[in-house]
Amino acid sequence: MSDGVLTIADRIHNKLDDLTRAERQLAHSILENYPASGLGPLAALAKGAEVSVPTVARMVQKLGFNGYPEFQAELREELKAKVQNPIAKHDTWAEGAPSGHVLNQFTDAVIDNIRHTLGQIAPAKFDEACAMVADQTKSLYIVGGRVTHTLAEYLFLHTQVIRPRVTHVQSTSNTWPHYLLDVAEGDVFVIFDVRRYENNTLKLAEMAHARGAMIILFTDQWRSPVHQLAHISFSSRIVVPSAWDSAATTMLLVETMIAAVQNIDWDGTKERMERLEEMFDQTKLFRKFT
Amino acid sequence: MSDGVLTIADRIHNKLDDLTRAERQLAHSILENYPASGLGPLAALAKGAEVSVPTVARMVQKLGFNGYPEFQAELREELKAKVQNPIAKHDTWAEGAPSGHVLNQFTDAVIDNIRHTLGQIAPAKFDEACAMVADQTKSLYIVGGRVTHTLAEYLFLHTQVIRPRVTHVQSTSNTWPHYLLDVAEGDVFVIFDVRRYENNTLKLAEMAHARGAMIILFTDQWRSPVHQLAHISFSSRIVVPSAWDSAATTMLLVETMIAAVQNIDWDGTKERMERLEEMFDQTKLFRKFT
DNA sequence: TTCGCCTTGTTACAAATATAACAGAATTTT
DNA sequence: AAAATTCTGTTATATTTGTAACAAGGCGAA
Repeated sequence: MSDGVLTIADRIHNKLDDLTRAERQLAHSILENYPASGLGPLAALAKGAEVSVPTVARMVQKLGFNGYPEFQAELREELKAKVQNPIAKHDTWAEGAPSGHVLNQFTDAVIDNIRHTLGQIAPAKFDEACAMVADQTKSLYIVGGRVTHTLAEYLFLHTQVIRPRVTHVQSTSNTWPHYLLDVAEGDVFVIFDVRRYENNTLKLAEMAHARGAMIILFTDQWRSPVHQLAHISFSSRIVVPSAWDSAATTMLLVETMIAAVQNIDWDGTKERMERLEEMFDQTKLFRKFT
Repeated sequence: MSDGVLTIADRIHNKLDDLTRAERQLAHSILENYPASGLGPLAALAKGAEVSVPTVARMVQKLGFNGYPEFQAELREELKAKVQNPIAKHDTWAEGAPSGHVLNQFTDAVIDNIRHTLGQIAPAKFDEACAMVADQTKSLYIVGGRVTHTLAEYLFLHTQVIRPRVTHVQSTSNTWPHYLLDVAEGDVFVIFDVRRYENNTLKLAEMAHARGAMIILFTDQWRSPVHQLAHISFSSRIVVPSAWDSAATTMLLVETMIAAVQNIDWDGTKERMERLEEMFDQTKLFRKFT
């Protein structure tokens, strides 16, 4: 909506009385399935409305555009703005912060990333991945790289509570080959690999793959080379106004996965959590109150 | 939608592996603001994706269309169908997921958390905290707990690139008192403490405070007891439909802080990053391309 | 009924847009 | 390390698409 807040549909409505018979016919045709019809070629629009080509051209000028292409361009802008989620719209997040403040810029970017990422995930694949992670008949290996090991660690920390036979492998350490000794056919690897993709991680993935392990990959929009070996891949958008990439979206996916996995065998999870609590009580690690 | 049930976005996704570098770049650009960008002229799309005009033409053919106009026509059909079908409304994040799916529930909760959290942060305080973290005349200590050490680690990893004199202290380890030996008046502590608040972390904070250090605290909405000692506190909302709390919002804050801090002395940051790159090159840790 | 104006459509032209052919660059294979 | 293949971009051509000019048709007023 380049000028003002009026959509083109609004403008057509306002002008409706000033239009001639053929033009009105056209106007209704445009509004009929808005905005799709207006985005096609002029001739098609004319034909659809059963008016002549110049009628379209003239009406577009009456609406204040310099030509049909300009009209289309604004329609596209409108569409773009519309598709972008209402939440991402310029609510300023931190009240009182100038909208150019890092807090706002960054948050906008992350919300945007989340939206794009979630839009590309097939729920069925996600469920399948969760089932694999929950499968206690197989061993589970979690692999992170230089930066992503924090995410891997986070997933490890929680899956460890949920189920036995979980191992955290750091591909940056050169001790990782030891961990692969016990890998059996059908074991599950959750691998994190985002830019800059690490050679170690790829090698590890190849070995795991060669031994018949199943790979679930968390990567970015450009996709780590590991994805060719992976059974299931999830790619997050990670671009933010910073010299580094954002891990927030991937973190969200990981947390969601944890939530889903804990529910698959909730009784078992609950029982394990209670036992863990008991042990915590004995170590007096946590405060009892507040 | 016109043939079969596959949207063009789906088709692009399926083909993604068969595409070349430039084509993949283009594909992402199309999905970026879909479908608006695909409805403009071919040249504009090419320019937006920073590829050449024929690359677009070729990819469109790979997707199985007889030409760009045909591709556009189908996009419009899709749009038409989508607008007519109220169920296709954009309130569901992961399209095709029943709205009760974990992916949607969890994401909704996190977005909500972000809104609440950001709404309560005073930008001035945030800037002040960033300045403290950036101040290279003081030593910086980063402290995490059992779960939050992943966040602490993440912050550490990046601040370490930005500036010297950064230390990561794990309060869960019993070696932490050693780290406090060198603490001087005015040194800065960034402490993470969320439910369940840890005794170790509180003790550590007390000692740091006694030595005249400044404390920046990342906690949750109920606030860790450390906040009474803290110079600046940030409380995140962390409730999600899961047995555990969410770290995603706090992660967002941490990343924003990293972005802000790197800008305070950008020249210095850049220089350090370049040196790091050189060292990476020598270790061949990362893949050179893609 | 006839004149004049407004509206609409047909035709012709100009501009833009998409496709095809080619050549250089990059990547992979031998 | 060289050759072959694949990929990518530049240039040129053909087609489509939009616009302008013009002519025919319709409608109201005298």
